[in-house]
Amino acid sequence: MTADAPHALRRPPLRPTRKVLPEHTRAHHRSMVLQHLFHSGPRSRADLARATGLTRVTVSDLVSSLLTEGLVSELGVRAEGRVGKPATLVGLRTDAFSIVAVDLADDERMHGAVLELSGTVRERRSAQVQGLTGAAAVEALTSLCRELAGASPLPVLGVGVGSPGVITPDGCVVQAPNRGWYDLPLAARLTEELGLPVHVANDANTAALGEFTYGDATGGGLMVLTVGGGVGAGIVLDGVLVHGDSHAAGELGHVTAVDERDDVDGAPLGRPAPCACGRTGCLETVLSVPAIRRRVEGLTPDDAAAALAQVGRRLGIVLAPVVSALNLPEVVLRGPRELLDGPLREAALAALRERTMPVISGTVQLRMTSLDEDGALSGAAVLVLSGQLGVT
Amino acid sequence: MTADAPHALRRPPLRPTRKVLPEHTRAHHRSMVLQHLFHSGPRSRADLARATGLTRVTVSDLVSSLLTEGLVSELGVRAEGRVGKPATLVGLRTDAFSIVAVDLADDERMHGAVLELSGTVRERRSAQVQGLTGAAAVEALTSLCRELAGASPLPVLGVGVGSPGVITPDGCVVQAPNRGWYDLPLAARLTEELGLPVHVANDANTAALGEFTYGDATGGGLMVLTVGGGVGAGIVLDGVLVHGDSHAAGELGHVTAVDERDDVDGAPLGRPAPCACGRTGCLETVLSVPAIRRRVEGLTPDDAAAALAQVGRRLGIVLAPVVSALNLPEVVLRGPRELLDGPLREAALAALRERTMPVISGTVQLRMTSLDEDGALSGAAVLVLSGQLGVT
DNA sequence: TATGTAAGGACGGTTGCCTAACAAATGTGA
DNA sequence: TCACATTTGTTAGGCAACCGTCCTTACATA
Repeated sequence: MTADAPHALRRPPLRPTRKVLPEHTRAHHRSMVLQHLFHSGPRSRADLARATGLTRVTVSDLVSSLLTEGLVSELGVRAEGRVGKPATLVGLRTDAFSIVAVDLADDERMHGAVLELSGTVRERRSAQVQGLTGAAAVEALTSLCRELAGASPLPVLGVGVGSPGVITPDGCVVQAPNRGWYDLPLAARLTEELGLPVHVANDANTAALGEFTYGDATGGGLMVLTVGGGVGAGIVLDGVLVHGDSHAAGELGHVTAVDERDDVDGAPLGRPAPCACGRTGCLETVLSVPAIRRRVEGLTPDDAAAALAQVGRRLGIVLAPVVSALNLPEVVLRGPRELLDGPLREAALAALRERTMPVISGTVQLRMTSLDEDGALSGAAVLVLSGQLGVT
Repeated sequence: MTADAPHALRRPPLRPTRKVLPEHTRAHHRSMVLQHLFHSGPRSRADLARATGLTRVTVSDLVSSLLTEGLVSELGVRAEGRVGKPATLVGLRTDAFSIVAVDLADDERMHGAVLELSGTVRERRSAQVQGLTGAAAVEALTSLCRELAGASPLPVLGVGVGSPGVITPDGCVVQAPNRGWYDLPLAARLTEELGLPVHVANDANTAALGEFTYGDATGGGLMVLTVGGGVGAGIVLDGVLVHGDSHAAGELGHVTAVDERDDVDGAPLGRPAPCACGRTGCLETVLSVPAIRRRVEGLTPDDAAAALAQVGRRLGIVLAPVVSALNLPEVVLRGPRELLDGPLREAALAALRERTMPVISGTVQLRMTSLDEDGALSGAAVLVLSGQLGVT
């Protein structure tokens, strides 16, 4: 045995598992406390100690830091009469900070808002962006953010942006064709410009985060499918976004869903339609809002329902392998309810159940989002919550 | 604003983000050092400090612990002449410990081995298991492990077991029908029985881990599809196994791949065949080894190739949504090369490429495993490596 | 009124990292 | 040839953050 490498491992050690310093430990524990306060509401220090596994001493210390930071406040003693010294409740001051969020999904206008930590919208602003690209688009985004930050009566915790395109976890836009952005370090640029922490992510991913945090998510994972001009998906597994090898995870819109070699039973979906991506039969060619509208236009209600069901069935067929491979507990649809939340969703769920094994099909959910159209905004807010407070 | 919860979050705080103690920090850093030594071969303390971001002081301290544990050894000074004091190399003692691994994928015999840390097999043993179920099967497994541990001339670092069935991350077998195991805490049971650390995981998952660690994996993620009596898949994303909501991730074998409503172009795969799971047209009904053998039996080479390509195409269709949704850089096939590594693989790759968008299809790989039939064993060894040393 | 229980704070101890400084071993250039 | 720069690995001192233990406070109950 020589002193050489013990075997031929060509792969370099990836995911360079950063070092952990005491202050990181501290920050982690701080996040645990905030997480509990966020999800479970006001608690006593002793409650938090039990929930986190830390000692009361440590939690007390942590809480006192948070008190001086103004992130939490004491809310008096607990009402319930129990034995022992009554607990003084500590609560997250959702009224003390706000979050600025911007949604760039729309090609015509960018929609922004000031939100409370609880996710409710306080102020709205939007700005024309039609036709703006490159630096001009960044400019418009910057001033919208500035305007929103100015409109907030409270200190702003940070800025969250959801944008179409391929975006790295650190907020660098690899490509966003509709804005003409390529390899643009948008988060860094905005952070510098605004003097505030800025987080940027793909809009489908922010939607998934928003649903996971503010929605009715039940399990540890979900996929959110956003149906609009196109189709995008965001996947959360074990509470963490899936980014993919080249940050392009969730690109389900251009999976082939209609194939003339497969689909011949009366050709219910017609010939595979050409897609903007240059191929034919992509999921987007049947599932996007314009595609669905075209399909049901002028049909009788019954025929329209049948047409929607055909689209849904295609969706279910595409979803089945994904749901099976990941053992995903639920898939959430976002988009126009009148199109999605009827025969389409039912047929998709039926196909999904029909085409997966019982252990999967017995529990899988396929439902509409529990958030309104601000889902993308609140998702962008979660970026800030998660980045600044460690809360998801 | 009252003292109530700030909003209606029904979801309890999941993934209870365990507390971090100083000793955990220490263990983490220890793993970082071992990881580097494992993947990059012998290094000096100063090299390790640069690679990990830790101080030379801290690394020295860690290395001295590892030296007294016997896990690493000093290998003399570095040969290359550079300025400054010559470095003393420190290397992982792959010759000082061994790992016991057992593969339960085969219904007739359980195959075990003693491996070096480098993954090479030193000793082999196997035991009859045909017909054994429940406690008797556990018994047989225990004595095989004992025999292997006895056959190792070196101290055994731990025991890794790959088994079919649904298995939790902590080694509890939720269900493994062919062994009649249900809710069996196998890892805990064996750990107690053998006095050694035991790790248990699904065999498809161990295969994925093995490929990721010892194989030619290039990216941060991969899926390994094991084709045998059935079809199983294991998925590694960002270096971590995907377990799924109910630990059933990777169950691709029973996704519908043949549907009489879809497939009518000359019915090349025939009618959807009934599957053991009670439904019809599952991937397993066309892709399992027996199914493929039956299909090509007695055909001319050309016809056989066409038949294999039809199966491959079905596989590609099932894979496309998964690869797209996760942005998976590669899919690896495990199983009989003479069946899989020809027209079948090529057709699957062609279908996969044809049915995904360019950013995906341009880079995705579909290849045979780079490990031999010991892939499952070395994967089980990785369980130990990862569990005991934090190395993957 | 006495007792038990729970909350929260104060004090000391341990772990594990960092910075700074230093000794040893080598190459480099005047 | 010799001083000096460079790199390695070690020693010493200090800081951050955790824990365990003990204490006071404040209530419920018998």
